[in-house]
Amino acid sequence: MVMGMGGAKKKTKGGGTGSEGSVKNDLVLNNILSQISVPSTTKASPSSKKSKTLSFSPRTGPKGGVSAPPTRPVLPRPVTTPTVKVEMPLRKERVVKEEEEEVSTFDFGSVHDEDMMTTDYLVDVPDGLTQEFEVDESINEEDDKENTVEQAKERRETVPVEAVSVTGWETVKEEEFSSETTPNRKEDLNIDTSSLPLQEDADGNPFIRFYWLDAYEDLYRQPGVVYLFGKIPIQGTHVSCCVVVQNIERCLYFLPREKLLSKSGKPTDEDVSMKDVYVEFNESFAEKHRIMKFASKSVDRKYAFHLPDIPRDSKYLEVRYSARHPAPPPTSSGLSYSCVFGTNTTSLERLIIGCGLKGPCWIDVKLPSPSTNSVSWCKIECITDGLTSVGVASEQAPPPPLTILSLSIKTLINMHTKTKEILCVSALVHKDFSLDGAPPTKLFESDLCCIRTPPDRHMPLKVQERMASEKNLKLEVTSSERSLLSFFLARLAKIDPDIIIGHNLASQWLETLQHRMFTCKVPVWSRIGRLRRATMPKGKGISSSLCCGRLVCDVKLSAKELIRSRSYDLTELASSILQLNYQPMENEDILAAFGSIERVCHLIAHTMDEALLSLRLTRELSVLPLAYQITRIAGNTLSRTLLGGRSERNEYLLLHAFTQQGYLPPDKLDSASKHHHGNEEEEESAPASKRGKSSYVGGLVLDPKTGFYDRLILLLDFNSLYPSIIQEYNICFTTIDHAHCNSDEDIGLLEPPGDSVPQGILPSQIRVLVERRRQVKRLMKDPGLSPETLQQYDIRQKALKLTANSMYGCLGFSHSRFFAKPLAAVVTRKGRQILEQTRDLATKLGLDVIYGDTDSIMIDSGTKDLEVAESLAKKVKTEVNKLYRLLEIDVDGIFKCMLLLKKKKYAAVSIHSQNGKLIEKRELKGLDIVRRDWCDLAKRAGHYILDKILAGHNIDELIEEIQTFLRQLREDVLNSKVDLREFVITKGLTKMPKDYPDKKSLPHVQVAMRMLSRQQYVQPGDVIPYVVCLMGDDNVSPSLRAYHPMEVTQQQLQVDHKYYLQHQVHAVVGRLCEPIEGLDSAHLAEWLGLDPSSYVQRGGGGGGGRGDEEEEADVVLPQEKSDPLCVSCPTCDKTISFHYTGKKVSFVCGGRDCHNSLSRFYMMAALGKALRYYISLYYQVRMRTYLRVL
DNA sequence: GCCTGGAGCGC
DNA sequence: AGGCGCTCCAGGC
Repeated sequence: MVMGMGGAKKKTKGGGTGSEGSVKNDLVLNNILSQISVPSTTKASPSSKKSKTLSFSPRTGPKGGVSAPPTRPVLPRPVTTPTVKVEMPLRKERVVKEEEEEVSTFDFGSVHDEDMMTTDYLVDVPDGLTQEFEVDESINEEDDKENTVEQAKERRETVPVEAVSVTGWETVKEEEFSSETTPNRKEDLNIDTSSLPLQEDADGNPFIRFYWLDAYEDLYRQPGVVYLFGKIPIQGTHVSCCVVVQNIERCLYFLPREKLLSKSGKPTDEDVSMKDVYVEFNESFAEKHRIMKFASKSVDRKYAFHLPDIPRDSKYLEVRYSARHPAPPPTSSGLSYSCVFGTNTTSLERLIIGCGLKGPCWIDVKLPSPSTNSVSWCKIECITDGLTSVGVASEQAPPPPLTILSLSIKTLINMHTKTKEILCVSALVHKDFSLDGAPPTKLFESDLCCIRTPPDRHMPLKVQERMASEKNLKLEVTSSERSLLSFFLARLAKIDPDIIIGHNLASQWLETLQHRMFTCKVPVWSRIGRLRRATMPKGKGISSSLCCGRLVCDVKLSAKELIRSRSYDLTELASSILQLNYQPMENEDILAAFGSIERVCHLIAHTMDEALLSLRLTRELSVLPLAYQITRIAGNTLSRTLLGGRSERNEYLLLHAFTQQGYLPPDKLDSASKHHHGNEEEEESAPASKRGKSSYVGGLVLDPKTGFYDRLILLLDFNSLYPSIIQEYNICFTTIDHAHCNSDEDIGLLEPPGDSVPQGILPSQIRVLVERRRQVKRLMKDPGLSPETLQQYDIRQKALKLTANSMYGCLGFSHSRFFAKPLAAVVTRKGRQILEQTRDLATKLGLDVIYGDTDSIMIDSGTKDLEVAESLAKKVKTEVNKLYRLLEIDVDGIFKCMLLLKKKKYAAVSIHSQNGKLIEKRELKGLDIVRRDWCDLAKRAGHYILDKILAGHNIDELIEEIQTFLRQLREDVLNSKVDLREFVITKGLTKMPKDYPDKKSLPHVQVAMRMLSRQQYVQPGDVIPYVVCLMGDDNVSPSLRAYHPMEVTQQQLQVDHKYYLQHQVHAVVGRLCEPIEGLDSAHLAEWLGLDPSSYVQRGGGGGGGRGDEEEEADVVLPQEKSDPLCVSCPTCDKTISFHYTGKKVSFVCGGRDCHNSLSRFYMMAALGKALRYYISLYYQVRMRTYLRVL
């Protein structure tokens, strides 16, 4: 679809070919024009040609009473909307007049900018709307310019042939919109938002029902006030809504002492009554802080957490008073009470827990009153009082459609100030996104883009026309960063997105935006969120508050949580998830772009592409539906779920559960009270928070019987071991007395409760999660399900599983509010016992357990017969499962062959039948070749060799192939036939480079520091690529010779080939080949052209440097008295014995009708097994002798 | 040779 | 802003 941006001809209403394009574009324009429509205060559409031509007065705002019609037709037009006649003549007139398009393109920026300047003084005007109005005015003018006759002509002449890339947003646009009819434009309707859409309950009391999405509170400025943001249905559509819940009281719980203390602090004989507590609070604390009004009552509460000496059940004095007054210190006590709970519970938490809000849902707000002066940018706004006026709606309709906006920003370094300034902003918008429905068929419905002219540069002529004609994009060009930001904010405000999506949004771009809005003194910056604010939030965690009311979805953060990837930059994610090629633009490219129109267009298209990639990734990873499900399960806020962090989700799930059961949850301790908490002895929690050292024992890893196996290996593992253990043994805060458990010995003695103890809250919560998941999985079996529904279910079951599995981790997390090391330690101890039991049982069944890790065991079946192996696995499964009530082991797979190198390092080929066919799948765990810190060259070599080993070929053939391969590899490397990319090593940064104590020895830190000096963003968590190069002295540490691939290219550096052959290829290959006889380190080194003598395995020629080539040299073995090597033939099962003769033996089965030739691997494995047996026998004898001597 | 950081895996 | 267990590489002594 080649379509201009609303040429003059297309504007004529009845005019001939009113194609979709023109309709769409007109809508887009109208969209912009009607931006001025003001929420809540006015219904008028103040944008008008008239006001523009009449006056530039900034005061000519919505309140000026200038009510002019939109200049474009709106389709479709509902009856409810006042019908408006389109006034074209005015416009046309202007169009004709404005001929100097080239100049105007340039001029416009400055004019525009001046416009902005004139509004500067308006920054402090309370009603910030005037500014936007100005911005919008200029947009109007922009429209006009676009519609010159000249441009229209040019559009027809230009044929877009060049595509920026196959992934380009404009391609998607064409694909998805060419066949579409007019997009749904509900939001263009003029909605009357002057009154609240009230409903009445059974008693005739008014309430509003709205869907809450986000919440915000300002702890310091507005204690006791929570802003709820969401959407409300009104006149057939949904608009943004803000409910201000004010006067949320503090709620404290005082635990009365048994005996009153005297004033000197000594216990007396006097019993404490509730009245004593009341009086003490009233006379001391309330008096001191002039709390004139408070309510109190006696309540029953339970306690089961870390504080010692708190009764399980007790009466407390509940005291409520305004949050404007301070709370007592967390650890305070009085003469009549020993402690107080709830001192630092926030109003937001009180609201969420008190009202039982579990994630976004429909809520009813009783007795809402319209706000007198609006505090938010929402279309609808109201105020209500206290927790009692908010409740979850009894009927839960599906979530309303949401507006999502995918954002991409390009910056430029200002050479004078050395700071990054915003150059270009692009966004894609979808207005009908569903959190729990099918993913949208279209990726986006509209787009916007704004670019500014950098200082000392010129915007190429006709760039807007070019973008309009070729990419169907209405590009906004401004001359200053400030006007760009103003334009963007105005558009953002009009679109009013519920969710903003972007890559690196939370971790980088929002901060940049804030900084630039601040520096440029951009008015009404707070429109980036939904709360009207004068002062910008400070400090860290900007993202959560800057945009409050709009959810921030950072694709990078989400990807880190959901998938494992080499790195999480857009390039890598696009490639690994979407199979799309994307290359970032460097600073130099961006500045250089202003040399030609093509390059500017490319720059713009590139920015749009980034926005598209973020959008695609978000959809592909189901980020939003998954976050929604998790939030609904955990009962926290969606914005926090999107920011990542398992602990808080778990915290809210438990807060809901324990509070509902009448428990006082543990108070959140802040940093100040943490030090205060030093009741216990020196150690304890202090080292727990430190990295590195573990604070309790974890899972058991069985010693692997290493080697290559070409028989079937059984893999069995327990389903969700830790959640199951918590249920099986009823492990909970409420069932195990863990508060007095301070030392490791105490923990070691801790035991799960007996059967008589009722199920605790932790196990019951997990049970609920597991049962819900089982239900969902049952639903998924319905063959009639649509793929969309199936995917929704799948997301749901995934969320349930994730939540259940994260429960244990949070128990052991020292900063968690529900931290309970003793409980975590009991869980892992049970896990270790279970694994040992399982191993012992398998051994008793006569099976050979070769490995096991935490919740799994691997068994060498000793056969190649799949049926035999399967029945064996089943047998083990049945026997193990007899031992437990809930706990369940399952056959997770059968391996055709396996190379077991070390603990947590193995490769295997799994087989399973599918539709009657045997499917083979390779599984690699922990090997160097699955790690990101080895270069592709080494990994390629490793893969090749692993392929050959797993193929199970003849050993001689194997050696031959590997030798040839390595020699060739060496040739290629030395002759520079290997691509630079294959030399790139990547390592993650855990902190800022300057914070490393020994930066010199860490190559990636060295590179990162140079990146920083080039103004490139580097943050902890980023993955730094580097190549080791030759630089002068080879002896200097390789870490000092590490360079970013870009540096290598630009500075034409030479790769240190020897380093790669030696420290990368040889290291990787050597470890893989270690168990294979005939593939020792020295040989590999030789084939790689390295000095083999440095790789000779221990024991070699003891005499010294003599050549160690005596592999052929026969070792004299005692021929008589040696046992034969007994091997069972894998084919006929007959036992074959081989006696040592000193001569070569062919390993052929002598069985009747079986002349199976036994593979060398098989013999090696058998020999290894025999050797292990004899060695253990040897030590057993030694041990016995030793004991006898004692 | 032993020990300590750091990375990055497995579960 | 879940846990611990286990290789590996470098450096410093």
